[in-house]
Amino acid sequence: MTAATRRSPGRPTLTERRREDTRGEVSRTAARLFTERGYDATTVEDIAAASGMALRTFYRYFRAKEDTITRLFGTGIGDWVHRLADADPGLGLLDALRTSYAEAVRHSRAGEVDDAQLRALMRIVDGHPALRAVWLNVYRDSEDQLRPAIAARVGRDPDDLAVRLAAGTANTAVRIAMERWAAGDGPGSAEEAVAQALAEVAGGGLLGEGENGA
Amino acid sequence: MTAATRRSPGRPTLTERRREDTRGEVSRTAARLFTERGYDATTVEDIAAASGMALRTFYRYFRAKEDTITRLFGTGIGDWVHRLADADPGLGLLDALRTSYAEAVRHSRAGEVDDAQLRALMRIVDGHPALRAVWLNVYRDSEDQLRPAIAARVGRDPDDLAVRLAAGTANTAVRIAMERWAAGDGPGSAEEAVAQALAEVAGGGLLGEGENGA
DNA sequence: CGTGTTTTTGGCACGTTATGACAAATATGC
DNA sequence: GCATATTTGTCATAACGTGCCAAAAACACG
Repeated sequence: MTAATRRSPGRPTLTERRREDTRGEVSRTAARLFTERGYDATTVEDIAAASGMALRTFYRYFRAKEDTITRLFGTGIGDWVHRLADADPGLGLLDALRTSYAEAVRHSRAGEVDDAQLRALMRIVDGHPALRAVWLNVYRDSEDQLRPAIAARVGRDPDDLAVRLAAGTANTAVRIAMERWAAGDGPGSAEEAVAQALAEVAGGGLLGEGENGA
Repeated sequence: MTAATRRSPGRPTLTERRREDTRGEVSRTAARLFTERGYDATTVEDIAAASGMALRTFYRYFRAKEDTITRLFGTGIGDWVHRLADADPGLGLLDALRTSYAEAVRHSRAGEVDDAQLRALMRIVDGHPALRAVWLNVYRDSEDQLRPAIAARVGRDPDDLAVRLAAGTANTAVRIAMERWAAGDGPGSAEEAVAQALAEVAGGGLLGEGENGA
């Protein structure tokens, strides 16, 4: 496949798409095993066997055991950034973040994982350092992905402190909303929880109330 | 030591303090090895040997290899929370956060790690998932520690969404400032970088500018 | 002191994670 | 079909982290 590697530029190869599908399958399998037996009680061999592959092959798809759930936690975030770039330029930054997030979740996460599964998975995160790390890492990555989109929107450099802080704040709000939603028993959807948090941030929050000294 | 265990309540035992000292020593030793040889090239046995203890003993002080640097990253944060609770009640929340952080860093971090070492350590974090996880975890923990202090200050419940978001936002600002400081080559101190970030947040930031739709 | 007790430390074995190297199987080209 | 890449599996291996039990050290008490 030296000369035949020529393909339409920028588009994922067929093998690459199959690879992604496989990753998705293994991810869901791993998540199921984790929620059923617990994280530590599930060995990589278990995941590999349940996925119909050898242990060594598993490690060709995932760097580590905990990486299996990265895509589950991060589903929709990449889409969020993408939609943010295309959002109505007339919107304020926070409104753009809100609407694009709502769109992303509704369209992208649908089909990959449903709310119940995600909640079950998120609930086993606490106490498992490796899983917690994955969760935090997903949102830390999201922060970096948001920066260019925000920068383009406000006409600033992606490295500017203000841009970094805006990305960090919006992103943290989403994370906190998700954590709160996962921990609680409320019937509301994850999307609603995020919308509420972003609205609170839009209102200035507690930090914006103390402009006056006393 | 059944009857002799009686000690002044709430104060750390002598053995507990010695234990903490040992942890500090091992932490600094590990950090030195990590920055010298790299993280992967440093085995736990290396750290144990350099610390004058057996491998098995190391694991009685630290859960995992990467935990050695937790205290280095988190130094001062516990103090931040403590000082926040004692800060002038007349101050606005963000001003209280700023002043208490400045105090904490100046008093608490002095002696444990200097800025140069911290910067060197932080620079090897990227690319090492385990170290990155520690870094993020430290700040995630900080978020939870901040909540009660903030809640007490504003007369709210620590579980309130607004309190969570305030803690998350302030905390994220500190983290971003530290990351930015570590990545750059500027001569400024970490403390200055954090002060700048918190000031930006106090001003509302980019997220506060778009109240109007168009 | 010396002795008995408790805690800390060390050695050992073990299962698991993760990776390099090479062979077998499979897919893809002509 | 056949030749060639690519993927997958097997094996070996190093490091991580923990349970278990014995040696050593710290400690209380007479």
